[in-house]
Amino acid sequence: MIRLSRLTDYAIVLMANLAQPEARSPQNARDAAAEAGLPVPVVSKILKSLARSDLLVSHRGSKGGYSLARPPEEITVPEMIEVLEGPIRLTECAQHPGACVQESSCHVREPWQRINAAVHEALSNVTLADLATPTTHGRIPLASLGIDPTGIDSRTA
Amino acid sequence: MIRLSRLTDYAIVLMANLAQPEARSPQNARDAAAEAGLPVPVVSKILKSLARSDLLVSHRGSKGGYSLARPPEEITVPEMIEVLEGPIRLTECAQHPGACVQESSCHVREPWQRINAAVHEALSNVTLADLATPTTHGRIPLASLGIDPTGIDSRTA
DNA sequence: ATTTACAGGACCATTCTAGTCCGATATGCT
DNA sequence: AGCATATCGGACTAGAATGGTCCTGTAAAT
Repeated sequence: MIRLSRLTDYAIVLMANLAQPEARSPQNARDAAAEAGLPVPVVSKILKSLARSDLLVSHRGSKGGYSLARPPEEITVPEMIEVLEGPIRLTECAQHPGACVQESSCHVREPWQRINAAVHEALSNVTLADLATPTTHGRIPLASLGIDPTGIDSRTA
Repeated sequence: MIRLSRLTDYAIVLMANLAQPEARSPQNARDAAAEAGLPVPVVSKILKSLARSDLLVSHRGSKGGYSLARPPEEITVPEMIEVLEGPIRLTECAQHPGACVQESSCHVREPWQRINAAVHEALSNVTLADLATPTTHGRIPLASLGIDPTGIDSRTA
């Protein structure tokens, strides 16, 4: 299925929790797991990856934990996805040029490159700050996606 | 990985080959496999799925084979993807409401719904006709994605 | 009647995913 | 100094998904 792995899904939830205004910082793996309702070892593993990719900063020792490396407005969705999934490419050939024998005779290759770029671009316009907006407000400016959420194209506005 | 399964990738290549102007119709599984450089059983399996989903029309018996059910302009990329992958949803909870225990406390759920819609929408604007354009021409109007392929936003034009 | 070709589904090997666990290291507190 | 708390890095495993094969049945053309 064209779907994020569950770990990636978790990662984004964890990041969003850390981005909540009322979250204390740094937050350790146990508290993060409790808040998200996930097993501690899994959360621990994910947070380690996020720290290694410089989206989180880790603090060891007692009273340690993790905190955001940057303000939520500067962390984008594809950045988080790529930590656990690698580059966002829908097709294999787009990632490893030469991997496909009939590259030269393939009619579809070049269009896919553009589609990949477009998807990436669309996701780039959503930041962690958009995701962390409390549900009570719930207004997310996804007009920034370049696509009118209502499905009606009103880009003249 | 956030990536199409290989079968889906094949499916789109096969569809694009069928959409070539010089392709004869109907084309049987063996010829399609030869043209794409893929094993016959795999191609056969994929073509069956595409026919079951009404993207292809099948003709049995000798001189039989598959042909496009509609003109290439009317077949979109997400239609083809969904044949083999199911609905395009990046997150699990978006597909099965209630599957996630902490739905109510999740800050991220509603934004994801919109992101999914946006990705779907972006892909919908690419048709099989765009993919089937011979590489010698290679000009694909992906401005229709709502995103400037050059990366510079020039939507005033 | 015979040949061609799709229809449908069972089946298997391999890979990937999700999740656990361990020893090592760094930090804060008493 | 010594101890408790946390992260760091990686090995490991059960289970699921994926990619691919094969077989029996049925429809159409010659």
